[in-house]
Amino acid sequence: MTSPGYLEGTKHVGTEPVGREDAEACRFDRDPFQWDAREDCQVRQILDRIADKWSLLVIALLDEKTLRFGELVREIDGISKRMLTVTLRNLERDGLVGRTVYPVVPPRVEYELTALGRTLLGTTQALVSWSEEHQEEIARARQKFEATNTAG
Amino acid sequence: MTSPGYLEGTKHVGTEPVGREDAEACRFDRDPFQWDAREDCQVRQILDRIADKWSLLVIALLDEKTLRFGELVREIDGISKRMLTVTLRNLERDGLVGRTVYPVVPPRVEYELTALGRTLLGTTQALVSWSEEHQEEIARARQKFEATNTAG
DNA sequence: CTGGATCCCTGCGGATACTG
DNA sequence: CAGTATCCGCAGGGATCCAG
Repeated sequence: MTSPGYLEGTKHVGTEPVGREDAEACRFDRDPFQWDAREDCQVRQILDRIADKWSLLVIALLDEKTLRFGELVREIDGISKRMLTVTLRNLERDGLVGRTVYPVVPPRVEYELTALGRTLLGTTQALVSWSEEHQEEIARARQKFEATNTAG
Repeated sequence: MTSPGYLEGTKHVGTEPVGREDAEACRFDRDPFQWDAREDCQVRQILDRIADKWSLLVIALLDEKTLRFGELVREIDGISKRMLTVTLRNLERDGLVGRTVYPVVPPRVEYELTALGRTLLGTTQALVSWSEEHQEEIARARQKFEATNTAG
């Protein structure tokens, strides 16, 4: 066993070599809405990936900036080395980030967004913008909800 | 204890009555990038919510359509009643969906997007669109990655 | 410095049985 | 129909030690 458990087989059910499952195993069989129902499962898988708690942050930090592993750890700060490794691997695997290893004495590895990753950037920022714009509104809604619940 | 464990206290760490934690307890202390660093934590919490595996689907299904609980269960199909309840509660709590109870003999409860929820719709669809447009590209990247890994 | 390997706790989320 | 209460498996993810 040369591969770590968390990088192969153990986790990420929807991440396994799905190849191009022909959407037949897909559980979404409802009538087509605005998106094609079959596409939806794929979407969820991709979405699960990019929204897996760290990916978006990594992508955001990598915006037009090449960063080293250690820099990312320090920038994100809340992340552990393990999760950064896993996240980076997933993003690399999906072709969203590129990994460059410099064969120097103290290992130097740099990560950067690929063209594909850069296209995602705009979308994620839209999501971020929305969150920023509406966070107060949401906070108020929560308090209201809590109040209603507590008072009840 | 009148509240079920999964609706209060047991789960959703970032969901607890955060109120408006003044971003001081926030672990993002890095220099401001394109987003204000302090905002980022809030963003992550909101993002964790709307991307929690089911929320996006629910929001999408609720697009300009009022649906009943059972309808949602059947539409999403992969979801359990428990998770739909939890998801719906969270969305309601955040003011993204509205809940209407009709006091009739067979209980009838309808869910609909609020104005706030509707604003999110566009953003989520952008994400979905991106996923749709690039899913093949990603699939190819994965295969390539796998091949490189396997062949190595 | 850049990870890989392990241990282990926690919470997400599914299944099921029970109510009003 | 619309939840509610519980039990429980499993993946997510942190801490730590180890290696090149």
